[in-house]
Amino acid sequence: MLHLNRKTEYALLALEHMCLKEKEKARHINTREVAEIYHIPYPLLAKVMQELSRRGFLKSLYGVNGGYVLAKKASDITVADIAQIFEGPLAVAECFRDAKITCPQWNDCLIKDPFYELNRKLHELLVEMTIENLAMSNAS
Amino acid sequence: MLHLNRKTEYALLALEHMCLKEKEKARHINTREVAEIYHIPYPLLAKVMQELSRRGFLKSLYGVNGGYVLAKKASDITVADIAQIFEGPLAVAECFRDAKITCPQWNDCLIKDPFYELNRKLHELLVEMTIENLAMSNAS
DNA sequence: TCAATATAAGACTATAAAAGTCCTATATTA
DNA sequence: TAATATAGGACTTTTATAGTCTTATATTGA
Repeated sequence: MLHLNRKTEYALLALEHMCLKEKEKARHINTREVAEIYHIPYPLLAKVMQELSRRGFLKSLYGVNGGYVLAKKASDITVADIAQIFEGPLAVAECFRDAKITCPQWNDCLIKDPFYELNRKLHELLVEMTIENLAMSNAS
Repeated sequence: MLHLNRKTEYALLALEHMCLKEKEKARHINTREVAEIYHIPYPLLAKVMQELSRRGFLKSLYGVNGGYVLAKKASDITVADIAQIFEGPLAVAECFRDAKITCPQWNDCLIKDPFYELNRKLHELLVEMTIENLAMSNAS
């Protein structure tokens, strides 16, 4: 229950990888490299990288020795941001997904208030998790 | 992202309803009543109620004036329990779903430790949410 | 006793989301 | 100018969710 999807996981792995490698040597990281290290299907990861680029989290470079670099500071990229891209807004219950009320239970719903609270707390947790923070658990 | 499924929501609504009604008048609550009040498809809710009964959260009574009553104290039924029934174990990332390691990223995974932490915190939140606690926000 | 009512259980279908592929185009570099 | 890498769209496959249908069983009350 409550699992993030693979695109989000792949995106986080890629961003994390770039964050760590960026410190070693300033260079572009290409999709193939990330796909091979983490055993991610190349065409799928390519899509993910493109999306991250389109959304302004990565800067891309075409051609030989091309690839991507982080377009933002690692401390400014949160898990909440990335998950939002690949799976929409955080919504523990259906009713929190859209602004307008579509839930047929809404009026008589007995659980919406505590679940709204849960949603809020969970969001806080996801915002605290930045690419920089994640990197700390992998500092060698 | 991170949403509970409808069976879980329906189950929680039903349990919550029974918790509140039980206090008013000691009687069995039938599936039709719950389905109508909360606009839940009857055959689907029936399945959910049967599952809750099978798992020992409800006690059932056949026939005219039959229905269900809570088989446990409302304070002993948590959202974690119910969600677990209808959508399996809490697993923010795929790798926490099974005991044995099947994730192809496992060895090189840069994010598993912080996500394990997130999983743990989230589980705590769900365990704190009991049917009794949920009822408090609806006390009239 | 028997009709009405409510749960029990399994198989089944439909829909939607997730995961993954394929093809073509474009920019860059050595 | 060939090789390389990103860009983008359409497409297929797979899996999970949501919902339905049918038949059986237990209980009650007239």
